[in-house]
Amino acid sequence: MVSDSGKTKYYVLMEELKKEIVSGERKPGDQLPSENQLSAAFHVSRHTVRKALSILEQEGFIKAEHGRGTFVSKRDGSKTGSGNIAVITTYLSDYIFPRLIQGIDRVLTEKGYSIILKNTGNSRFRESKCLEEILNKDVEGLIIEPSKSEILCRHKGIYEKLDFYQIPYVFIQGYYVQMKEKPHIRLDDCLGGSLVTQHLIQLGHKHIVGIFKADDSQGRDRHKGYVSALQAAGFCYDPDMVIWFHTEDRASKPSQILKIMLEEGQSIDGIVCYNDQIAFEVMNTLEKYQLKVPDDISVTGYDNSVLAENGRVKLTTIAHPQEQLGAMAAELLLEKLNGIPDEDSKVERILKPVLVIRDSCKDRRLSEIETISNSGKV
Amino acid sequence: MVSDSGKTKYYVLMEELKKEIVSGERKPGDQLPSENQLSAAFHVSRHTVRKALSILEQEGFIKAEHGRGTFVSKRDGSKTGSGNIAVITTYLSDYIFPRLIQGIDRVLTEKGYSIILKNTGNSRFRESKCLEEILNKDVEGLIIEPSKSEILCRHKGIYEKLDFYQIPYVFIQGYYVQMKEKPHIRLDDCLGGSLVTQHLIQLGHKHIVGIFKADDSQGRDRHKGYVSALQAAGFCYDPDMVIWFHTEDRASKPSQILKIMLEEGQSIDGIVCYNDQIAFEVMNTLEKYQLKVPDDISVTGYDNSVLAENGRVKLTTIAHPQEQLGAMAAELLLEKLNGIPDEDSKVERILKPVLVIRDSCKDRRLSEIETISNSGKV
DNA sequence: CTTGTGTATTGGTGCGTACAAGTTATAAAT
DNA sequence: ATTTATAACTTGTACGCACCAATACACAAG
Repeated sequence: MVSDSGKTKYYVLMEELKKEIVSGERKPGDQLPSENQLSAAFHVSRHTVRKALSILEQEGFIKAEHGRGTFVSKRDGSKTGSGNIAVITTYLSDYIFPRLIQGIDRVLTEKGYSIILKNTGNSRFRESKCLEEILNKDVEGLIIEPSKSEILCRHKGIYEKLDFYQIPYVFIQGYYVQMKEKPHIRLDDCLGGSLVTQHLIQLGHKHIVGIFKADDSQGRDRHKGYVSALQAAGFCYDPDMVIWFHTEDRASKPSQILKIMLEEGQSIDGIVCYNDQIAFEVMNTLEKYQLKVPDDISVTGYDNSVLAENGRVKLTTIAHPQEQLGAMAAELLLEKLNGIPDEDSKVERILKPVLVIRDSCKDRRLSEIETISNSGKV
Repeated sequence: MVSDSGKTKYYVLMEELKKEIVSGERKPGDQLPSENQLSAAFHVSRHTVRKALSILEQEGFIKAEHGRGTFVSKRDGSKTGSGNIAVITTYLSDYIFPRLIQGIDRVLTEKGYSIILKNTGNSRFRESKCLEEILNKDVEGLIIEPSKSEILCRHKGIYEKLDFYQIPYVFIQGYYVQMKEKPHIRLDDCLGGSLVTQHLIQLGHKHIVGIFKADDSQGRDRHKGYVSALQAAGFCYDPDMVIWFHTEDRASKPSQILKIMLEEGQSIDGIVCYNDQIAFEVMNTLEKYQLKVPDDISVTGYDNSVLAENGRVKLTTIAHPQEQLGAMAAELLLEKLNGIPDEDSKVERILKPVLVIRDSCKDRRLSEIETISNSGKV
């Protein structure tokens, strides 16, 4: 009989019971119906029931006791005390990752935890593999930077398992929209995008191009801020002034589209870039067209990386306090580990970005009074 | 029937088969008798055979394949491996650390290992604490960047403990002189120091200052190279032209001493720096004295960091293949984990540094022929 | 030579039965 | 009131049978 749903009977029963346990319908310590009762209820033989239960027992969801009954396992706060926290990032780049780890490490090391490092290469397949590995190890908590956070999260099952085992996890940078209610810490990218755009507007820029990443929540949010700043200033939002790129074409697409815009004679006096890396690529492209930054075109970055401070043109950018962000994530995780419920949490979840003004934007308000030239700090 | 030996039938059968596998009677890959054959041979029902086999399969001793048969697993059932490798670094800086981790991660993740990250803040007290923690965890191997490798290693006892527990470890970057014979992977810093100095000499520099770190083996080795290059060119080594600094005063001392030298009117036309960071600090100091790089004074770095490539003055420096260094360390550790003795090792232990010529050194051989100006690549 | 086809063999699923061996509540005996 | 025996549960072991699904192999057809 394979009628039920293409699966075997014991598998269907096993999944049903697992669902009831994970959902909380059956709480830890609860007694399951006896094998004979399940056998009658599901119209299967006792042997089939036993097969289903054996799988659940093997996976640790239930515990059968001879003569007494079968019970839902309780993952009580016995504190396995491995002292290991897994940190899953997208890339181990030298761009922002080190400072993030620094912050996490500073907080966790102090409390005697160790960090297990994993990276996904922004591939969700590898993320799911990482998570499975984590489940097999003795890990007390997770900090996860989601892969391509804008794309649907298909391996929700693994996060359910984390919930069941009461392994707390905290998202950083982005988050999956389906898991909005889960704890996450991020920069207010909407405000950040707004800040740089506002800055350019206040300096008298009229034609501001935006370059954003399409496949993560940061890109979307920075774009939102860009749009709202334009509209708040009375400008009309023009989608043709925005360049979207993806992880895969990040090295080529922004420059390509920008070249086309320049060659078409599009009038541009400012460019808001997704991050500092893009900003430097943009500046290299502009250089080829004999356009000087900031004299001909202003450029803003995002992240305040080492490049921004030390590059040929010192970049006006958004300070992205990665170290603090990592520390906050670690503190939030510590709260979870100590069983502090979300409502009593004292850890801030959203970081306010700060505008760092350097030399890559020029004041174009020639007609106005000079003395207010550098007071554009919001 | 509990006559056999007090145990259940399936348990007896399971133990018998397990014994045959562990003893080597049944080798990995061997096919077991079919369930029906076992059923007949042991005079038990097929159900009982299946129960016995299921336990062995769960424990990883055998693997059943639908339609083909049941086979002895290739990996023996011991499976001690936690799959954790600890990486202990000095700092989690965004300077060279990320690429190092990348290399280590690339090699180890492929083999199914996870990285536990620790940092010592270049403090030997914290290093010893780290090592003790590691001993309490389930770690299969270590990669260690020693703290202040030039100073006597007082906690040798901990390394002896590692030896006792047969936990292999590999040093990177530096090494403790008392443990020279232990496996370590590093850049040939002596050659590196020689290369930059040679480069400056070939470009006609006569008064070359050296700035080195005193408390690690890299600093000492780079200084050695600096001295040997000078002497090979017939210059006399002048200790007063060398600035030594320590971890604690790295931010201030090099600039301070340099200022004194400048104000005393010391004639300087080139500066060999311990690394890129120092080089940039030096350039900032020179700027205050209206000295231009490279026109007035040439400066070389070390490490080829992102700064070197993107800074205001593109830095002539030594390419420090951190990613490769990390990968090599990981491969050496894998050799140890697989029990390959040092004599059979195929992993290279010393990386050859490469000079990267950019814009921070000027050819001062005014009297010589111009056409050979940029052929100074050793 | 390749390709398909049938058959035997293998493990996988599912049902039925029976009894063994623990646990617990209850009733009877002390 | 305490102890003890018993009945009524529970899970665990063991056997039997029937059929399904994947694989391997021999053999015939193209």
